[in-house]
Amino acid sequence: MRDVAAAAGVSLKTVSRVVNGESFVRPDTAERVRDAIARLGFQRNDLARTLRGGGRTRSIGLIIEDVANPFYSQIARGVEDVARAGGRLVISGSSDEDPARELLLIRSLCERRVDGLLIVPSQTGDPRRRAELIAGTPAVFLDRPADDPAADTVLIDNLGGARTAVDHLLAHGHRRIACLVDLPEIFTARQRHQGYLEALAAHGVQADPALVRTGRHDVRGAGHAMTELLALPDPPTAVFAGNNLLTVGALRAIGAAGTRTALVGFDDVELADLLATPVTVIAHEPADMGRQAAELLEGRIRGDTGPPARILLPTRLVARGSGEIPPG
Amino acid sequence: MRDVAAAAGVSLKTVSRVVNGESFVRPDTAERVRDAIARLGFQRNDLARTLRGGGRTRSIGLIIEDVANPFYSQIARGVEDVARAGGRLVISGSSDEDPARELLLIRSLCERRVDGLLIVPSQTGDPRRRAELIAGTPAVFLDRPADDPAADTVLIDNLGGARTAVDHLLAHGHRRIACLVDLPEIFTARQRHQGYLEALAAHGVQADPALVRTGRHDVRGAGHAMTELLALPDPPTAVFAGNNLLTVGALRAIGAAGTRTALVGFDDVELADLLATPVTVIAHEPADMGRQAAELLEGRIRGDTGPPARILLPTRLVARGSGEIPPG
DNA sequence: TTGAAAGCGCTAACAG
DNA sequence: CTGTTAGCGCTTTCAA
Repeated sequence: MRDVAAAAGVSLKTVSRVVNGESFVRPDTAERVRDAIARLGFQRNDLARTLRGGGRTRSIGLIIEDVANPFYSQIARGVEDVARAGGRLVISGSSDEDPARELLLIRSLCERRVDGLLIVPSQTGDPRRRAELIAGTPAVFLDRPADDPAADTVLIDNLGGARTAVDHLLAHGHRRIACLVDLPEIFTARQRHQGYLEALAAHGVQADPALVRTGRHDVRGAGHAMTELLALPDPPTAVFAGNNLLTVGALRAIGAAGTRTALVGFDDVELADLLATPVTVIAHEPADMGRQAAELLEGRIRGDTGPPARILLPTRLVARGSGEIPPG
Repeated sequence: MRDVAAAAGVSLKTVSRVVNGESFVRPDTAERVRDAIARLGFQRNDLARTLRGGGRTRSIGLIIEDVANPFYSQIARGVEDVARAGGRLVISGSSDEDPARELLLIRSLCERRVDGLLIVPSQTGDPRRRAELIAGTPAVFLDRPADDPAADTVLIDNLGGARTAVDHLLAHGHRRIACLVDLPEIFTARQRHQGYLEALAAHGVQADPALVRTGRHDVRGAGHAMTELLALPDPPTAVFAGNNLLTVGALRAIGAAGTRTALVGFDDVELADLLATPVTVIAHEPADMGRQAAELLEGRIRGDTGPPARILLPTRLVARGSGEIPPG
């Protein structure tokens, strides 16, 4: 910028005025400055700008489990849309459910002075350490609650969704219903597991612990678990799969075993409608979760000082076939 | 930092030393400083640090078409893995194939002084404007070439993949093979279309223009096109779908029409193996493309000054069923 | 309408 | 081992 000023024969401040489109610059002066800018290929340094302005970096941080998981990438898209409208960029990072990695990301993002943080909190770490790092930066939690009751949070109705799924299977006559869920540390997994148990209890069906497989975190793990379940002496006639990855794993195992096992999955999955037996799911809108969280954050960044928001997003059962298969 | 220095009764520079883990600080002094840091909740300001150091922001920009499209989100994951290893964060943005949006993103990212740029270039804008903005920032192009022959580029073997797909259908006896491709401005779409034509020509099959539908950019558009094709007086017995979204659209239309139309799709899609008729695809590794591009960029950032790299990633045909359906 | 000076928060270079 | 000084590139404040 100094060079531009020299080239245009004006002061630093005048260049600054032109670059920022402030008024009170004579058109011909402005023209000369713009020429110099073009000639020198000058680009304003946003770091210096933000530093001096004491202002915003016009960026937000997004910490999710895995950018490549469609559930999270849809969230990311919703977040981006809102951030864009607010003139902000999104710096996203995958925590891979590793608390150390999460803390590292939070620290990096805060040190970069992002205007705010959107976090799907990993749940195996120490919540206080996280809270300490975040201190001062507006933050909204998605998909899972933070420990902090004062934090804005956007969740899905996990309990209700899971109950609906299992109710549906019970209504179709199933009594031996398996349950595949993620790591027990993860809030959504616990909620969905609980929803499963509650639905059974509400129908007076005795839960069989042998039919529950927790701690399945990927497609392969879910596949193995499902294969084992199907090999039981008294196998389940139906299964509730606790998320998109587990649904895929369960479907593969059922396909390989060649059984007519009913299935309802939590999260919608691409092509679910085109499978040999189209997949019944508990659907919801991840992009909407991202949008709502980002909007909440936007408000906080702008200085909103209302009470903590806690949004619960609805789910809906989409019956496509796999959930309507009758028992054996 | 000033406050920390005051609280600890030391100079600014000493605090800086402790924060940055430099040596030559007496343990008890360091301890006092660390106490003050913890008490005051101090966090180093990375903007100031980078500004003064004249150094890197330890971030890279990633511009793709849509974060939520699995093809791109897998790329993003590959990029992130390499960036992480290099201690960098990824700022990603969706251009939505809009050149204005792309330029805006490039400008924002350069003004923020990202260390480098990874770009899937939209192809409807002016390449010179893009080049001007990028000037000075290392950049690598993915999936599509930039106009610039001096630019590092990582591409998939679109031509070869498309030819393989159509060869496969021809080998199974098809002669009326439809072709669904994206907007003709897009490099990959043109290449895949050309591969289709070349395969037909190589087998001495006369191409029927009525069977080619270009300019399909989403699932719905592909669905409509496919429905029209199937309604022709002399419909195709097979179709080559030019990308993941078009494959999904075509599958939906074929499913709705209830025909036994053969299909080979470019890009692999989740659950393709579990469809009523499992989907034969031209598969490749998007994450690997992201990784390779990020590694190239990492090299440039570190000062690599070799000749421009141009990497062509292989594809492979995964025969699962839909590509092996014989003609009607 | 323009410019000079001060300073954002930090680190590099050089003293002590 | 610790402190002082200068300055990264910009904007803010005040003066001309």
